[in-house]
Amino acid sequence: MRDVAAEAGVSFKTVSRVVNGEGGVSPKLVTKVEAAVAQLGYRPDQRARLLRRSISAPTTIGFVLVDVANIFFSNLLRGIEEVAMSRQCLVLAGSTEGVVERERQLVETFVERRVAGLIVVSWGAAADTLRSEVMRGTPVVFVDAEPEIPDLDIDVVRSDHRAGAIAATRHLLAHGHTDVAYFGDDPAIFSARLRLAGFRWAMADAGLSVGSEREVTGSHSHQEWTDIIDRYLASTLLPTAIFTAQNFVTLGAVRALHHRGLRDVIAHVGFDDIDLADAVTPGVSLVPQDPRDLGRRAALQLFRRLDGELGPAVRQIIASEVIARGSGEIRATT
Amino acid sequence: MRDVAAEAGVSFKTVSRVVNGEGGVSPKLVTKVEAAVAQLGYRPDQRARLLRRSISAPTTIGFVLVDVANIFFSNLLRGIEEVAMSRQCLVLAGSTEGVVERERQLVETFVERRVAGLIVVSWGAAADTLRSEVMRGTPVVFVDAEPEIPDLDIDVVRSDHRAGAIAATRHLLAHGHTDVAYFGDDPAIFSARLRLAGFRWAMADAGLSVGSEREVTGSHSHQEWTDIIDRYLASTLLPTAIFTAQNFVTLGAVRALHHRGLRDVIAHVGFDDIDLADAVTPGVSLVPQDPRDLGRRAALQLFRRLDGELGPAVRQIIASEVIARGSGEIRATT
DNA sequence: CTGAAAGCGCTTACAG
DNA sequence: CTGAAAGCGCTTACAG
Repeated sequence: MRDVAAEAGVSFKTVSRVVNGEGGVSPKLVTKVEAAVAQLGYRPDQRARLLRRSISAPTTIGFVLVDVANIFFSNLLRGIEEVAMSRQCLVLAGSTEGVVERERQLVETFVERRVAGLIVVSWGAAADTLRSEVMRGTPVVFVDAEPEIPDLDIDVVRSDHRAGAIAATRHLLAHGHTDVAYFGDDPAIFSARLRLAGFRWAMADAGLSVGSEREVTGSHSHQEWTDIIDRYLASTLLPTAIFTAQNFVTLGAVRALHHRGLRDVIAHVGFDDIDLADAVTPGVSLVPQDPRDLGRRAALQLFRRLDGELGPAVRQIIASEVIARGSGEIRATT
Repeated sequence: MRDVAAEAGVSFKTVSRVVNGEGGVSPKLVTKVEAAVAQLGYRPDQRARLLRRSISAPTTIGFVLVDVANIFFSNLLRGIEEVAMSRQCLVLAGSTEGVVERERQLVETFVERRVAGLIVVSWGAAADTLRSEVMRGTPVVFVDAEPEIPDLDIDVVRSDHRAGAIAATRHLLAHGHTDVAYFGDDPAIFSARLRLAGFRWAMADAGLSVGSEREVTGSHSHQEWTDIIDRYLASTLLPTAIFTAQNFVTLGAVRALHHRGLRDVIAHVGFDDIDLADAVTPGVSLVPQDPRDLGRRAALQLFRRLDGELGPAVRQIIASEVIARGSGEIRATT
């Protein structure tokens, strides 16, 4: 800015005025300054600018997610970005990779950058930091997961994991199955816990008991899930139906069922959408989520708070139903 | 910081020392300050900190991409993030959605935030801004695309789009096909242009001519591609093989081939990996890319420059071969 | 071991 | 219409 002022032969205050289009500057000087700006390739330093500015429109929001490479989270990010962009706001995103400690680190890093607001797929690991930030007035929205944090009431946007799992399980029961196996993420994960709970509830509600060998959980890539389910299907006493509670698990199951030649034998319903669900044979029946929409909703809620909306925390729990495509409608063979 | 100093009853310089772990502070004061920090939930403002700091480790890099919701770009981002994280660096990412003008906007916004470096999937739209930034010493790496910008020599990391397309086309030719249709992204896109060029070259090299009705291009979602290819397959004079030059196009083609009952009739090779490529029947033969690896390479190259490495621009052009899974090995029926 | 001064690049009041 | 001063929240020299 100093250089530009020197180049244009004016005080740097005048440069500031031109750059900000404040007016009250003679056209002659404006031209001069603009020429200098262009020549030196000058771009104002937003950090310094925001440092001094008292009230400023939000310029950056932070998004803590688990893994951008997972299509669920990348669509969540896309939805958030879409809303943020329309408000001239950037999104700082960071993956925790499921490492609980990284959630706290990322939240702290974002806070130190003075993001205007935070959207977090939280395990509750950043509870203390989030609490002090919320006290200070930084809005926070939880998305996908809804950790219980004492003394902290936070807006949340998520799918109704439990109801979705119940719908999926009942869909299988309705087709005559009584021996259903569950494959899902580590129950330490909020959404996975609720989906497992939904599965158990629906089975119990139908008067069916579920052996522990019918619940396989853990956090794995879809390649790993392919192997795990493939081995499971090689064992004796096969279930007549399976419920896979997450997109990676569903991908693994489709591969394994195809590999074992059981795709027309064992019924299968998944949670989360996958590409080509309608192109494989049979089509994969599943309970879809719309992550992009969830992201949009979370961001809109965040901006509402940034715009000054007060009031108690808002919970948006989005329900979803089974889309029947074939795999979930295979009847039990008795 | 002022409040913390008051709370602890020391000068704010002492607080600064404690927060930065500079040492040379009596244990008694350290304890006091730490208590005050904890009580007030104080977090240093990185923006102010970086403003004053003369030499500082890179803290943020910017990544301009086309669409995070596309699995190719989200994996690119993941690879970049992985490397950035290991250097305590955050990634600001923004989607252009294919709008050329947004590339310039995003680059400028990032520059104004004083990102340490930039990784760009560029159309060349931000040429002027990039040039002045590079002059100023901000390292830039192009990934996936390699626009020609006069007077600007920039590091690039990308797949060998042309060679991959040639390999895919020849794979089909080797199975007896002479009538191959091409479906791909808008040739205004760098990678799409090179893939189309590769297809044409391979056909011409084999002495085959390609009618204009055998080249279908445009930027569409995979739902749209499904419809486009589905309609194409309903017309007369079907090709005996198709080459789909991008992941969305490949997804659309698989759906359309299945829908039309032509999946065992028309040979198909794609560019880019897709989920379930090995689970559909027949498996989808394709030329994979490893976007996460491309992202890692781009970020490593950027950090090398940030670490002070000089020298001419480095071009990493990654080759790839056809993975045969069935769809590409269907022989031409004469 | 601790503090008062100057400055990072800008903006927000105040004068002229 | 233009500029000299003070300050945003911090750090980097310099004193005591």
